[in-house]
Amino acid sequence: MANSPPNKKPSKSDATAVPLIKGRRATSYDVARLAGVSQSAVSRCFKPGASISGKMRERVMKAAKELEYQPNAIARGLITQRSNLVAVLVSGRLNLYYPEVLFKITEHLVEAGLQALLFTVETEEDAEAVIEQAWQYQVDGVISASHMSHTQYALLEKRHIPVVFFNRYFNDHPNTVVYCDPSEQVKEIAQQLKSLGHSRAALITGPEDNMVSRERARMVRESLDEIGIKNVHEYRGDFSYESGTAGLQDINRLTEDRPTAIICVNDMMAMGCMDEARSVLGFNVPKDLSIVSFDGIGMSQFASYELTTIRQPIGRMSEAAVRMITERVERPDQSHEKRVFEGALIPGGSIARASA
Amino acid sequence: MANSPPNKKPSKSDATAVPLIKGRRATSYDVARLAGVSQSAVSRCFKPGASISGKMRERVMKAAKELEYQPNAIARGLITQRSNLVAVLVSGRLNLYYPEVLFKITEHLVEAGLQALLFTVETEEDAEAVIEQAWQYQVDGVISASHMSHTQYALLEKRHIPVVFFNRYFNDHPNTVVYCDPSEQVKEIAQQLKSLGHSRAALITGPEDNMVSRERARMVRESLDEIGIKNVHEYRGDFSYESGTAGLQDINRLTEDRPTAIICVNDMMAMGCMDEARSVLGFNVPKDLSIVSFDGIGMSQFASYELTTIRQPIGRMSEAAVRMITERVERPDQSHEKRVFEGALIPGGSIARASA
DNA sequence: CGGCTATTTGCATTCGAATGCAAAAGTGTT
DNA sequence: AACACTTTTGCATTCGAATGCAAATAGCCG
Repeated sequence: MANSPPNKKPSKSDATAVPLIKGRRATSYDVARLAGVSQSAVSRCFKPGASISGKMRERVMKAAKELEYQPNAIARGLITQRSNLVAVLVSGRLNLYYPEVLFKITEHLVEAGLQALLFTVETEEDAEAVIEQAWQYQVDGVISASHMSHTQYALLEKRHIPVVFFNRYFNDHPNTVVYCDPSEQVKEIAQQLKSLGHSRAALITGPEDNMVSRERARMVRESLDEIGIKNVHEYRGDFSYESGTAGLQDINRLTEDRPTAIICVNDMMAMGCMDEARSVLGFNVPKDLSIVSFDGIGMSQFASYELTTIRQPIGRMSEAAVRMITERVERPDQSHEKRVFEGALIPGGSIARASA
Repeated sequence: MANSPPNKKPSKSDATAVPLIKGRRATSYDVARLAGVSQSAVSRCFKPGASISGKMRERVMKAAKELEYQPNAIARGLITQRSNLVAVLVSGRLNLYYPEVLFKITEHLVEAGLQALLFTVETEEDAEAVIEQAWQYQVDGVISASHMSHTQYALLEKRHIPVVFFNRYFNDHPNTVVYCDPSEQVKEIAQQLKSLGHSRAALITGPEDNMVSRERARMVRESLDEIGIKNVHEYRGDFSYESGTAGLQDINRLTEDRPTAIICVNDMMAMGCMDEARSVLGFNVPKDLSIVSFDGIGMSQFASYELTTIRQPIGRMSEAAVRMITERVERPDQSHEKRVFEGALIPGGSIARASA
């Protein structure tokens, strides 16, 4: 079947005609030899839009199929200066509380012909190391849903690696960002609390260095202040369930002006809070205590919780992040863009009229 | 500061002396030129254990630092035939219910000097495509925590790509596997149920094509049979919370011999089950209905649930998976190995004496 | 200091695909 | 059939680091 081999000078890989002997995979040269064409022809067959005749394509493809040839993405990356790899930086927290983010991002990257190179970032030093790793792997871009310092971002910029921030950004620096702005919903919730007769509230925040927490806390403070709720007690948590329970314990120690409503900057802490209130302190939520939070993760709507919360449109945000990174990879010099999604208030059932 | 350039014949990359002009990153040649040594010397400096003198190393490293040189992992991969990439295959389910698996695997891979190339696999065709992608990227190995057919596995074997299966394996084929065997704990739970007076039980399984579900269900059936509980009603769920609620509804429709205990093959369904029992049907769990399950995910121990469940040692399993893939990458021809971890019974509070 | 063995260093080639350029083949017109 | 013109093909080089081998240097001993 195979065309007789051309009488060229022996090309570099002519050690054997047997396909896939141990450890040896077919290269474009092997395919070329089998099809009786040049290596460039093979290369062009696998490059969409390249100049190639139908006859040739057919011949090459047949040989390629026979040898189970697939282009070597590593070699391609070397010559084209495009790895088609995107570094995805996540923290343990994000992954634990928002597993779907990572999943969605990966799916959309693949749709866009890119691969997700996953990195976990817990500390500042991690970020440092991760950026070096990503640089070594010639990633075409970075989607960062974890901590990153100014210095580190500056390093990436200097190296011309486009970065898309997921739910975090720098105010004093142009950058490409997708995030969720829940300010309207926060105001709405504040109004609801007011009309339900609440006049004292507490706030459970996340880590101080976390921007999402800081921003949400700021909005809550402002909105509560606007409706006349002052002296909001604050407890600093760490986004975890346990810190929610601890937060409630802390709030419960207040001897006077006990809050009738608690706002948690994420659902996980709200769940801890709610469980602690019900199981340990014997409160009835929402009758004795209203709880509201942020995120709208799946389990916040489980029957045990049914949190009143502000959801982030994670699916759309993930898609946007991928779209933005591909755009920046294609056109690195275009100006930065912020894509801001509104939150969505999920009514839930964790708030009620303030108790006397 | 820099040593004067050597009077060699111009090497390939001598276009400019300016480091990092737009889009241009320093290569080993640039470093070599700046340090006044050969490219091979630079290469050797970055290869641990290579033959290099201290003086030379110092000189090269200084130049490398000045140019912010980091070896190009893509180019290295091409010549060494080692990409240091490991494909990690996960399904949406796993990621949603076990986010820490992915996280831990990634962390351990990085410790081992490898990078995680993340792939999401939902369907059989996904797996097909993913395997081709992984092959194109020359991954050194695959950790599969998602579905994979015999054919697909055979393909990977033929291509000499080592595979480690996470919580799934083929009986009729040698393969490298890490999984959790909860059979002892299942027996223990069966005994407990018996001594608590339960004589009728129901089982909520996962999808039929899922091995974890099949195995767990099989163990449950056997153990229940052993203690004399027959005619176990079964409902086929899909691991989700919703299918847990649906499962309970189904079981509740039974008109006679209503079960007093329900075994769910994962925590998520057990939570759905429990919520449905309490919130919708008004049952008291565990007094009116005992519920046990598998996995031992973090939220199964939240105060609202406190499931009696069989935990998998995810941390150790993830570490083992990584260790095994690195071993197989180093020595592809060594024989296969199964690493089986015991489950751990978490007492919880979701079982009690059978109601009358 | 000569001679002899270790250790370093450099040279040249290699990995596999992409691509600019020139040569070759095909198409159409008169 | 000759010409111009387009399309297809092949040649040769390139990307950046690793490495076998030979040359150069260092270290050691008498």
